[in-house]
Amino acid sequence: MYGLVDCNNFYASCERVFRPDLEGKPVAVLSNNDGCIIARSQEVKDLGVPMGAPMFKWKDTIEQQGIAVFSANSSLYGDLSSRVMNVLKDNCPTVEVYSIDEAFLDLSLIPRDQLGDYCAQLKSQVRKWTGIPVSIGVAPTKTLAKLANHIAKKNPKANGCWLLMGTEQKRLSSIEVGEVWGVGRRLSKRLNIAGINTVWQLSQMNKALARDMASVNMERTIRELNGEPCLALELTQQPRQRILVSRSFGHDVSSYNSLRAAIVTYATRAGEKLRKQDSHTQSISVFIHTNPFSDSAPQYKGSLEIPLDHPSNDPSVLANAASMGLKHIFKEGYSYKRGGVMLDQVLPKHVAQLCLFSARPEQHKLGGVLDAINAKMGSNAIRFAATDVGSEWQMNQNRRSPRYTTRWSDLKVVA
DNA sequence: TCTGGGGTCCTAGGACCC
DNA sequence: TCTGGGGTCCTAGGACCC
Repeated sequence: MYGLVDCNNFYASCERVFRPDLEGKPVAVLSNNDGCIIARSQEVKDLGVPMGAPMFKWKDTIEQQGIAVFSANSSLYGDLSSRVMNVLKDNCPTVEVYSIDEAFLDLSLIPRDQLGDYCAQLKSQVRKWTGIPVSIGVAPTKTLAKLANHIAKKNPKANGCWLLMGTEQKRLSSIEVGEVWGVGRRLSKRLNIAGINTVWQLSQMNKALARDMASVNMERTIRELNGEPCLALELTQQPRQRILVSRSFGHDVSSYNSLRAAIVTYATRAGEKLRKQDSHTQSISVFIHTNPFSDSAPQYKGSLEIPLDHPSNDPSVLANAASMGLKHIFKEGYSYKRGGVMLDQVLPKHVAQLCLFSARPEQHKLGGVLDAINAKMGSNAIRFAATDVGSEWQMNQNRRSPRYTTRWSDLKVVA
């Protein structure tokens, strides 16, 4: 049996942990630049505010309803996430951390008649030790466990836990097919056209037809809905094959030097991610574009991939390559709104295709030294001078809560 | 008139997830 | 005025190899 533990309205719940006065009140969390609403407490969902809603379109509702709005505080969410995961790992030997707010558990060792108590106890321990409310779904496959979790959240009688076997025709007939893990907006539409509207109908669909219609994934989904496990727990974290760092700018940027400051910052951040997973990259791509939402301003998108002679994770190599790429795609006279870098050919450090025509470069220690200093003195304590140019590109974050758990200066004071 | 039978690698595009 | 930021996997088609 698999369990899926999912934190309820995770970011909104994190904000409440140190602000218990917000319990029972509407809470929303914004994306970078305070642009969109990306997390909503139940009260906000009940008000009809959709996921991803642009903030400026909902200003009136926010004011009228007294919604507490926060800028994204990723250090807080990351820290509370690892606390939740640690409680799960204390209780269960086999845990797959699936995302910042979800984990699959292997519950095959728990006797069937004790599963209910086990989940209820786990749920209350997570709440008590971390302040985060969770829901737990249990089922013979991961796909069903996801669905069970959905029921645990929606059904008031569930008490936050639900067990699902996949044979419950009546219940599965009452859930829309789009709720199934792996069935997104497009597939839902196509399935609806084919007359498949509910989870139960999908579970009864012909597997070969499904494979034809979509891909082998949909066949797996159907098998999983019927209780046949096709997806195992993934217990070791695979290194990323692609690393992307991109941001919308706080304000439009038109000067080359400011743009370069942003791009070099992103390249540096990408390098940190690369070194953290002990990888290097064979190329770095740079892209910039203007604001696609603007009707009046002229539009431009530019991108370029810079191959490296040797795979590298050296910050100066990455920064130089990124600047060089930017120089080629930059065009005077546009207002840029967003830029980023992408490392597309990421390899483990011991795998390297060397260049026939040049010697293998010396391994520099710069990256490691930078990482060590920034770990000790605070991120960005040491950085490239080129990144200190201009400030238009810096992110707007006007409503961020304190980093209660990761900064001495932000510790909550009890008077 | 008739034209084999295997393969691999790469890329773009589409779909999904959080 | 103001619209997020990451990721993965699959398939088809083109190009190449013997």
